[in-house]
Amino acid sequence: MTRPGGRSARVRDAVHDAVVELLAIGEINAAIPKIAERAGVNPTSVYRRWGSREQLLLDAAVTRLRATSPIPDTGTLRGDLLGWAEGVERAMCDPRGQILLRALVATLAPDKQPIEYLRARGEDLQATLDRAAARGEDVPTVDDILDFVLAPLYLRVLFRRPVEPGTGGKLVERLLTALRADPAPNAGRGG
Amino acid sequence: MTRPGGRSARVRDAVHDAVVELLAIGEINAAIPKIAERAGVNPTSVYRRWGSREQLLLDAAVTRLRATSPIPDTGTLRGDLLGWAEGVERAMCDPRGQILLRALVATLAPDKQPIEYLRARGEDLQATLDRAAARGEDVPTVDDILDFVLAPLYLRVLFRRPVEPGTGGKLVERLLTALRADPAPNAGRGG
DNA sequence: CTGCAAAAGCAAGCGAGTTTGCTTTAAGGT
DNA sequence: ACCTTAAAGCAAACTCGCTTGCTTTTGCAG
Repeated sequence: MTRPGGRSARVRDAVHDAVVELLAIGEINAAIPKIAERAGVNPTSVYRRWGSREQLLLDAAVTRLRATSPIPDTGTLRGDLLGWAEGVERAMCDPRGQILLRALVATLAPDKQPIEYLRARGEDLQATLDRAAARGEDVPTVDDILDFVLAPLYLRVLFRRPVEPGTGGKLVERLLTALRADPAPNAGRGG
Repeated sequence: MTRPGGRSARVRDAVHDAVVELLAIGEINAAIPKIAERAGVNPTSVYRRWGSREQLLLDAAVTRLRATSPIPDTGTLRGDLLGWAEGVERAMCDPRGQILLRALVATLAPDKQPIEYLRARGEDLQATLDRAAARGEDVPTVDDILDFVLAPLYLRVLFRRPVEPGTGGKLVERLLTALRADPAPNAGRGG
């Protein structure tokens, strides 16, 4: 029987917190005994539950990143995308967000399936697009949004080009401009 | 006195090869003794020269990635960018290229300066743009190229959306289309 | 060809990270 | 309130990566 509540949940949260805190203060290479010590947990518990430092980092990153930057419902596609992009931008300005994204990329095995985080986010975006289309708006594809907005933001973060405030908004405006100029900018590459 | 040739060069290449081979077969976490063994080199030599596994990975990734996808000089901006994008796309289709990029991202410390690889590539792109401008062509900024072409390609690779053949070319065409619609799509964010 | 010194090789020792068998705690159902 | 057992804690042993002092090889210059 699995036992998700109570002490188990406390330990999981404490360890996740410790990972994020250590990453935030630059202790990128902190090993499991150090993480466990900060979490007030026995190292053996961490080894037994996660098995390796990589699995732990991946779990912490996915768990925490999933909780950031929801897509609002403002009544217009522009408003929805601007709100979302602002949230992503804010997360990427935070050192913790940066380091979690980096850890995520580092840990993703090349032969694994697409990361749950991006897949779920893609579904959220699709729902937003469906709402806009139902209102009669011209809508891009999810691929367009990822290409025009998310990819440039991630490139800046991962390769240390600092994200300036307003970047997300400008990228969204550019996407909408391109959409007006060419209603199907990403046609032919699937979605 | 530094001694770049002869045995030193052989050892460096052998170690780089070993790193790439191990990454390619999934041995992401191979430690220095294992890398050295595969390279036929004494572990001490690796420790003395590179100091740490991270430094070694970074060195191998930068060295190998720098050698890929040069920017041609075809006489037109479109031709130059298409040739370059095709090279990048080809490198990103290769599992070794993927894993090197991933290792690079994983190893870059968040407080370090921009990666030499991207900086040098930016200078190459700038030279290409200068040539085109001297011919009287309308040119985007380096930022535009990174946003429109490189970022989407990298996002696909890093998050396991397979890069379909022709993606690089389509991204370049989209950049040029956007450039026609708005001569300064990236204005206000520096270059 | 000879000499100097940079870089590689070798071997022993240290220490941190990891594993393992067992005990203790406490979640969740009866 | 009790019982079962999943999960955490503990301690000891072990593995393995890393460091260090020294020797050997070998570019490269004179």
